Amino acid sequence: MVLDGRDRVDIPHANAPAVPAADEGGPGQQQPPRFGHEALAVVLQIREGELCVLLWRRALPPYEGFWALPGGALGAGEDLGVSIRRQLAQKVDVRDLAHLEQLETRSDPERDPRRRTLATAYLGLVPADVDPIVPADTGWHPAADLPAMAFDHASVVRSGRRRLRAKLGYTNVGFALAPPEFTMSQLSGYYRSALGHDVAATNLRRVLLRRGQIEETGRSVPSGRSGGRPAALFRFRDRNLQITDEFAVLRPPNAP
Amino acid sequence: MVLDGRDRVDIPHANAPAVPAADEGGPGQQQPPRFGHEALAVVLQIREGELCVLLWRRALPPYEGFWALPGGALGAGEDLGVSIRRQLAQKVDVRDLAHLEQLETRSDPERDPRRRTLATAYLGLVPADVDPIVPADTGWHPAADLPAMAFDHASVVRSGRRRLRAKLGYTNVGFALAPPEFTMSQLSGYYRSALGHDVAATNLRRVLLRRGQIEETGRSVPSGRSGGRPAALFRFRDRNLQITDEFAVLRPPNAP
DNA sequence: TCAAAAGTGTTTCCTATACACCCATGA
DNA sequence: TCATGGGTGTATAGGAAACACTTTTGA
Repeated sequence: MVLDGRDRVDIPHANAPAVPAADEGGPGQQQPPRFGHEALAVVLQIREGELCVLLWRRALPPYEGFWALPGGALGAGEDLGVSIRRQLAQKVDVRDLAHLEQLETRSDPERDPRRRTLATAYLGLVPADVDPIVPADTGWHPAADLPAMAFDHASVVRSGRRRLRAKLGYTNVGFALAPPEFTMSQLSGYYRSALGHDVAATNLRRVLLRRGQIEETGRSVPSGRSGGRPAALFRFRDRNLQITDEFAVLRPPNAP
Repeated sequence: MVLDGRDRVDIPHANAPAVPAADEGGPGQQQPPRFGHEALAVVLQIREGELCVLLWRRALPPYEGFWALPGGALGAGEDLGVSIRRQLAQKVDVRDLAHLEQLETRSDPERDPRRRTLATAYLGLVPADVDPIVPADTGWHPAADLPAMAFDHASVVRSGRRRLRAKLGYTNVGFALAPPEFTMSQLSGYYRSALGHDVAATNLRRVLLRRGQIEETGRSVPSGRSGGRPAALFRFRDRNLQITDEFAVLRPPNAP
């Protein structure tokens, strides 16, 4: 069916937008508007069996006393990834971030009451075995039970949690939550904390082994005071993000 | 294990970044830098059995004669979603866009040789039954075989294709590729074009019915010249994005 | 020898693909 | 009645969850 164009916006030269574009260079033209831009990070870590997010407490208005995501203004010569790494180095040692990926960009004109600022959020993950030194105004909060948050940061944290939960299902992101070596019951604890529901260690082991995500180190951990069989130590085979379950459905037909 | 902070960046008041932040409001402070920002769209449609992307040909340098994604500068009072819809209204009637979602933000300082410009890309989908009127310098190109592209736009198109392919597997995005009513062989053709591999109509039908994505309209289409049984017409039950296969793996245990 | 924790074997379930076969229509 | 394409029935495969059972340790 081909529409006839009735009721259609039909501008003869459509590449000349109402607001002057950054596209048509030439003398005497109007410059496009410029905006403040900041990088934010949802830094997640599992601490004492709970998924936590790194926040700092604002000392000045607006949102004085509210909690905010770490981050800040994009610098002149840097891209967003470099910027958020630089800024996190001031709160979490960069080397502690096992994974970092872009989440989304927020652009509501009213999101910052002072001046128009766009924010690009990143998701960062810190393995459970490190405890980065953070400034006095900064701390870890349960991601499921956020304090009063500044700006639109509460919803950005929810985006980050959703992204992590989804990716645990079809990638090897687990490597960024777990220490370099771990027992299966530890790992199932991390999964439980991140997913918010029970994960049976026995099944998790088989799923991740089958997918080739983890392997045995050959070593094991002595059993605790209360006895029990010593647990084998595992590691992730690759500590970079890999999609391990690409064709969960709608996979291509078998070659004949 | 708790790290001791050796070799660690440890700045006393970490919330005062090297580049002045947009956060600490106060008199006499330095303003954070501002940047050009544009919204771009990867608008995809299946045309004659091929996944195509809407591009326009640049008439001026830089990249004169190269093909670019539609879009342009973010306006002062609008957010990115409003902006890209406004700009697309000049190329594709907004009502023809059955789905629009944010893809990613590109921020390489060198991505535009003229001036620093960030770009937030969107993925837009046009159902196969409409043929929007587009300006003379604008046209549809096979997404798998792109012409010479300006800026970083070729890689943005690849992002859009990847996103669409992935979402066809666990959401009902198909509604945005298909017309309001369709036969199963038509629909499997759209899936084949978007995924790049064969999709058996008979299985697609059962999968999408089980997931509750599609339903029979009750009507059917008369068979063509060459005979054959008339095909039943289906429709998507919901023309908004729904995740229909959330717990493909690692789903929560059954309630006891 | 018993409790505790880890690990294995096995069953069941569910989903999706493959494929043979049946159905409805036009010429 | 036959070719053509749509639709159904059914077999098969694979992954994952559930659960009983075995193994290995400390006390």
